[in-house]
Amino acid sequence: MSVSLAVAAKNGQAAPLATVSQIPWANPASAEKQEGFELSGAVMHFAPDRQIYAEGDEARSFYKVVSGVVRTCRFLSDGRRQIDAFYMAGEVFGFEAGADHRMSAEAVSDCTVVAYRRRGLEAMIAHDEKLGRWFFSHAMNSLALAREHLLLLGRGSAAQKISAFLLEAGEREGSDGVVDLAMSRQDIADYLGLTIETVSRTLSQLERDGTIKLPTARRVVLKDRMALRVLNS
Amino acid sequence: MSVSLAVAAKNGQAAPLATVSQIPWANPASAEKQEGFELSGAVMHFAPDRQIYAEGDEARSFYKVVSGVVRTCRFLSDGRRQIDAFYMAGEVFGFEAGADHRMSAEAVSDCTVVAYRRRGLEAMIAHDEKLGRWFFSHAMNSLALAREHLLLLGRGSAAQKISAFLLEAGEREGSDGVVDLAMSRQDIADYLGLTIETVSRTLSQLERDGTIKLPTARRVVLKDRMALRVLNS
DNA sequence: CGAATACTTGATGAGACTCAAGCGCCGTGG
DNA sequence: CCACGGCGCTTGAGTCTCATCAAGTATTCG
Repeated sequence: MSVSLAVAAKNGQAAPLATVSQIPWANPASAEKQEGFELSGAVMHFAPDRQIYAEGDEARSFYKVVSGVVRTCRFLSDGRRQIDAFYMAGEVFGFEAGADHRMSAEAVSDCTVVAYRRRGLEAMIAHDEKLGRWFFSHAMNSLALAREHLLLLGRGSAAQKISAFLLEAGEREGSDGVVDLAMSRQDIADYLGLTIETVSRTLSQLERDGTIKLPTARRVVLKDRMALRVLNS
Repeated sequence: MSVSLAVAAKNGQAAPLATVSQIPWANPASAEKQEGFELSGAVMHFAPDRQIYAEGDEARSFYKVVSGVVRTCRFLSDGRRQIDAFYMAGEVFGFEAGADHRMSAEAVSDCTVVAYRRRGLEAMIAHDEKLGRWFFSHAMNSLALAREHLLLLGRGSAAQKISAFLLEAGEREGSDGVVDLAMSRQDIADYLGLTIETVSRTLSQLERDGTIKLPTARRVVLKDRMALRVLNS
């Protein structure tokens, strides 16, 4: 089952976007028809490190990534930052339970997003079963991801965190083991609860072990996925 | 708005249970009528440390705590454990996105829960707007909690983690600052990503500082909430 | 080409983990 | 009633991992 969110571009033309895949919530075997529904949204562009919305902002819209990578994060009083998640093309972020955004969202790379007005959405969901189900699936999926991240942060050494991160990135990217990281070392560190130095050192160590290769700083080749998996569990 | 889940006890009598409070998903100001709906469930009892379901079990049911405290957790290959969340009376757990439970659930204290069959729920949700909305709110609420926990685990010293934990426990319990912990030091440690020794030492240190008092091991008196808050952020 | 930025590497230290012992509470049984 | 274990918690000593501080190197961009 997939749901496509269409875009009403500024010029008034409707441009179809990539569909958003989802995990079925229940009864996964049910063969739902692949009917789409449409919401109108505004295309927006952001340069790297530009803020899309801030923690505490009224959550008027939610967003879908068209291209590039987005991070959601929170800043602590001591200036440190915890990154909650990275979002790639096709993924939805900024959908909140309450009235306000609980995190900030920022562009990791140059990126394009579509902003969908939240206003009136509740009514639409109430009347469109498919739409409601999609948002429910989205919430449950996000929850599962957050819990995986939780596990990673709570337990595990720097090496375990890094290897889990690389494997996850490897899943999202090609299956050939070449991973091009959109995010900086600082981003990785803030995602994993480490420092840039530890991230850098751990990557270097993995390369020395022959587990990965680092042709450039932002490109990682996973030479031995099994070794990475063994580290974790 | 509140939703009450009724219980069809083994003897066939329908016994009303405490209502489940929720955060409104959107349009919080809307004055919904407080109409309840009912689901039938089976009452179950568990002694401390007894497993309610295991990671990987088929998710036939979800559960609501009637009395006592429940933990959901995952075990790592090295024997360590990460506790995802604690659930108190009235709270719902074990509701999964996929076919299987992704975590184990265990009784922290002696506790009573109601198990609701998940079978057929999807259809019910599709036809009952209020029910669907409630489950959606539940998912969004859980997501928000998981993200808060994430933040805590990723950043922060042992003292920050412990103080955040105590404040959270204080919110859930009475407002008089007396907190009776249902969980062991090991539970706290596994929830915060620490060891029992560090938990114990940190609590002792907080007592020496005059921030808390420990009449018994399981009873904490919050003497200076402000000091606890200052630690965090 | 030079400067800024991002990343790597090294030295040192603090905080948390590990191992180990001791304490206190509580239920059991003499 | 008190001695005895068992268990959970506390405390101590030593170690280790990761954070911090500080250069040094590579890469990008004007």
